[in-house]
Amino acid sequence: MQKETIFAGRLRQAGERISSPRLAIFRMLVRKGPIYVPRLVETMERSAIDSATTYRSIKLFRELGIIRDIVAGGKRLVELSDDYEGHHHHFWCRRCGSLIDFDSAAIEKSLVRVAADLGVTISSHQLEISGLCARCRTDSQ
Amino acid sequence: MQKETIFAGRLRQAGERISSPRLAIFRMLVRKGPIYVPRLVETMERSAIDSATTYRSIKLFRELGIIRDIVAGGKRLVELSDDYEGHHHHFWCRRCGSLIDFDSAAIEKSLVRVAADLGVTISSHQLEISGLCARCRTDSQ
DNA sequence: ATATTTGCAAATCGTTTGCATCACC
DNA sequence: GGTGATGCAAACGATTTGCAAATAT
Repeated sequence: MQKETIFAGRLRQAGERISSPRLAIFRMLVRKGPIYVPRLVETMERSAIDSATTYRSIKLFRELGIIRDIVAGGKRLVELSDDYEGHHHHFWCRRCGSLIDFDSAAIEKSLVRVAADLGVTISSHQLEISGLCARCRTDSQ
Repeated sequence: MQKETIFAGRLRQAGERISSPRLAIFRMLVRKGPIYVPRLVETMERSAIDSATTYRSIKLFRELGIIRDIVAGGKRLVELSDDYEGHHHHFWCRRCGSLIDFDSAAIEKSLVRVAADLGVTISSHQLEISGLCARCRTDSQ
């Protein structure tokens, strides 16, 4: 399993242990995609993993760049980083709540220009678009 | 005062009252720019405005599109919407935490294309770039 | 073997809610 | 004057922390 190999390598590299709760939480992230942390916590509790453990793992994963935060409709969600899912952004449908991944070479290119203009170094970026998805757009009329 | 006029009009239009706590909270948002809600709550408490009132107002302002949420370094902040501040995005410096506003016509243009490709209608979008600002980039070497 | 991580319980922080009182229209 | 907003207090939900016991290396 490729993703778990990357995961294990990243933990080892940071001198962190690959415990079974950590692995279980990682696997859940792989299965669920973007998820609201309290819901993830709740899910892990059903597998007898304590909420404190889940919160501590999430914090660690974030620090190690294994996950990142995204925002959909004002709510903060976590998802696996680009290392696992490839670079992408999200469209969030205000009506049905669905998330659609996308990527745009044009936008990525524009960012390089923005960084130069501001005189900054970009280490990451995130973009969220919201509106109505194709289906909801049709349904609403 | 232009901004307060827009604010008052928006509340009136929605059939909401222009109370003195609401106005005080709005003024604080004008003064402080992007702010972490618990800090705003704390600040308003020093002006004898109850936390429940601040939370209720923030919720109302969000629903009416007076404010919007942004994310900087995993934290959710609120700021006045485009109606008050003009359209822009943020660069967040990982080292010093400063926020820099920017806008890019090229990115805005790319978004139109993305929407067409996905078949969606865009009602809003937000972009956060993070990395090192000009000063921190220099200081770190 | 031993240093880290976990689970539990309790503390803490952030946010919402019910209800009597007060203020805007 | 009447309806809706506020303040207070209490409840609730999300997150962190201390510490003894369990576990990965």
